[in-house]
Amino acid sequence: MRYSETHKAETRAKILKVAAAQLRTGGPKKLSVSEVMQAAGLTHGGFYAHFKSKDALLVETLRHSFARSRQKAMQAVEGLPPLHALDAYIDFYVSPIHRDHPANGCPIAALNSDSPRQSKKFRSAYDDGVHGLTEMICTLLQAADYEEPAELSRSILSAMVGAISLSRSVADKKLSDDLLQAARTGIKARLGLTDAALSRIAHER
Amino acid sequence: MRYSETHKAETRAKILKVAAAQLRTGGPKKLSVSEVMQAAGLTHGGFYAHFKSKDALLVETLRHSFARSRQKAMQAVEGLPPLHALDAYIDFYVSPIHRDHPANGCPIAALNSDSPRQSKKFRSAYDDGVHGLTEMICTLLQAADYEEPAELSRSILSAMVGAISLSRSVADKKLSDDLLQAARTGIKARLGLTDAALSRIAHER
DNA sequence: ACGATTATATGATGATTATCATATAAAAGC
DNA sequence: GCTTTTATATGATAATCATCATATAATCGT
Repeated sequence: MRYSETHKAETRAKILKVAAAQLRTGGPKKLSVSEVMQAAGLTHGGFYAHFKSKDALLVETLRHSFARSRQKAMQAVEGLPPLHALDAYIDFYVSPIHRDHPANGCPIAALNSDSPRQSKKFRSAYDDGVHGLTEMICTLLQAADYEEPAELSRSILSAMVGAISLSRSVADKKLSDDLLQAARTGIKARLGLTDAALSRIAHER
Repeated sequence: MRYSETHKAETRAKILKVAAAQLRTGGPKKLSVSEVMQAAGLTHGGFYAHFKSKDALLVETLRHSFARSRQKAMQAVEGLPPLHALDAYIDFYVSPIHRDHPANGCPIAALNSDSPRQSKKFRSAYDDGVHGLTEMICTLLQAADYEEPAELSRSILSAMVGAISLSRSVADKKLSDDLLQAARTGIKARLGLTDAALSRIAHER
C-alpha cells in the first residue's frame, strides 16, 4: 500500500511514543517488539520496516524520552526568577506526581539500574541525557549565584534521582511518601531554599 | 544419592551465593535458573529440589543479600565514635569500590528500578531491607546527636542510593567519578562533616 | 555388602521472543 | 482503471527459558 507521504513517519512516531512508555515502566528487557507494535495498532512483522533492531528502537526511544522530559522541565520553570525557578524545579522533579508516573517521567530515574546492562549505543544516549540534565541544573544554579554550580548540579541531580528511584522502589506507600518528602526537604535545605529565603528575594525587588 | 547431612544445605547456600551476585549484576529478569545452577556446579533440573520457583529464589536471594550487606556495613563503622562512624559509613557506601562492585554491594542501589516490576513477596523483602537500612542510619545519627534523625536518615539514604545508582548508570568514567564525588561531598556538607568538625571532636576528649 | 533413601541429572514441554522471508493490499501516478 | 510501489500482515524459525516427570547414582543405616 502506498500511503500518504507522512503516513510512515506518523506510524514511526506512534511506535516511539508507545515504546517510550513501555521502556520506562517495564525496562528494556521487558519491552517486547510484538507488544509495542500491538499497542501501536500494528502487527509485529512490520516493525523492521521502521527500526533496524530492537536495540535501535531502544536507543531512539531513550533519546526521545530525554527530549520530552527536558521540554516538560523547561515549562515547569519558564519565566520564574532564578531562586524560584530552582525551587519549582525541585518541586517538579521530587514530587509524588513524578514518582507515580514513570511512563512519562525522567528516564534516569526509571532506568538507572538497567543502564549498566545495555548496549554501548544505549548507554551513550543515556550519558548524553545525564549531561543535558546536569547542564540544565547548572544553568539554574548559576542564575541564582551559587558557588561551584557544576559540582553542585551533579550532587543535586544525584539526590533527586535517588529520591524518585528509591521512593518508587518501595511498595509501602507511607514509607515511600516519607522518603520522598525527606529527600525533597533535604535537597532544599542544602540549597538554603527556605520559605523565608524565597519570600525575602521576592520582596527585594 | 544420600549425601552427608549438611550436603543439601551446603548446595543450597552455594546456589544462593551465586544467585546473589547474578541478581545484583544482571537484575531479576536476566537471572536464569540454568545459569545459576551451572555457576553453582550443578545442572538445571535439580533446582526445584531447593526452591519452589524462580521467584522464591529471587526473594531468598534478596534477603540474603541485604543481610550480608548489612554485616559489611556494620564492620565498616565498628568501634568508631559517633561522628566518625557516620563519616566512615558515608565513605564506605559512596565509594568507587562500591560503585564498581555491584555484585556484592547494596541491593537497593543495584535493584531500585527493578523492584517496581517484581512480585509482592520480592517487594516486601525489599521494603524490609530499606527499613533496616534507614534504621541503621538513624541509629548512627542519633548517636551523633542530630535533630530529627529519622527524617534525616531517609534523606541521607536517598542521596546515597542516588549517588551509587547514578554513577553506575553512566558509561563515561570521568562523569561517573565527578557525580560520585560531588554526591559524597554534598551529603557530608549537609551533615556538617567537615575535616575540621571531625578533628575538633577527636580533640575534645 | 546391600537395600532404601534422596540429591542431582537427563530430557521433554510449552511459552515467549527477536528476527526475517514472503505475501497482501492500499493508493499514487499514469 | 491499471500498474507500480511499498507499508503492513502472515507465518516461520531458532533461541532462550521456567518448569517438571522421570531416571540415575551416591551413601547411610543395617
